[in-house]
Amino acid sequence: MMATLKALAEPSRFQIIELLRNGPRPVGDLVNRLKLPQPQVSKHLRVLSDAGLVDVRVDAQRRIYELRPAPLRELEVWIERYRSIWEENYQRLDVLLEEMKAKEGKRRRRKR
Amino acid sequence: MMATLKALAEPSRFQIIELLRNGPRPVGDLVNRLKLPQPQVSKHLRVLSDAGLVDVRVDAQRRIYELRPAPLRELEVWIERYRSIWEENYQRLDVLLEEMKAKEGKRRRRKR
DNA sequence: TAGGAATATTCCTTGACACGAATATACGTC
DNA sequence: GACGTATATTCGTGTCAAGGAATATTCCTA
Repeated sequence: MMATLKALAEPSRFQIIELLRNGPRPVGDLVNRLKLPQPQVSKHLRVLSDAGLVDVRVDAQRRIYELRPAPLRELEVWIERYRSIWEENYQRLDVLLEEMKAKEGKRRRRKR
Repeated sequence: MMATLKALAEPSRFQIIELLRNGPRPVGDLVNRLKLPQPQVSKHLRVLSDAGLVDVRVDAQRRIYELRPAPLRELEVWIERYRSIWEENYQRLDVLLEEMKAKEGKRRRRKR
């Protein structure tokens, strides 16, 4: 879970995952779309692989990377447990709207 | 979204979020449960706040921190878009099981 | 088997960030 | 107004991870 989050919390890797949502792709294809140097992409793929987020299939010189759904499923299951929170809050939407008006813009306060 | 992931991808902060799932808590309460030095907790709370994951309510000297559902909802919506992936795979569960047997333990390969 | 294509790995440098310790701020009470 | 409580901020330090450049590995083909 933490591994999944750490792996996703990086823009390039997040983008790779998004690209792989449309199906498996060889590294070169990812390099073209990401406009990143190839070694960089390979390193990110290594991290994603270590986190179990992708799988590799060898095809001659090429490596085809493929999404592995399990970790994302785990993440979804985790978030599901928070569903009650926002459902509860939606029931008092009126209250929330009031609070929003009052607190708007006060979340990021940097005194001084 | 990236801010949410980065904020969650840290064990202590993740734990704070989990604690806040049971309802709002003052900082001192979090300090007790996390067994972390108070300044550390405050700093993590600042990060969570900047990411929009929590809200603060002032109560005299105490600050009551509360979960903000919106970012988690966003995250869930994002993951939802991957649902087709694993549903599709579940349909060929037999294939997956074969592949698992073949690939088991080969994901983390460190040559040398 | 030499050469080229596709990908991975290493080394190095730099920046971000978590931590600890110390200090600052705000509020309530006597 | 002095003090205690609750919380936030600053500063310095060490660690880790991302980026760049160069190189290594693997496999295909002529």
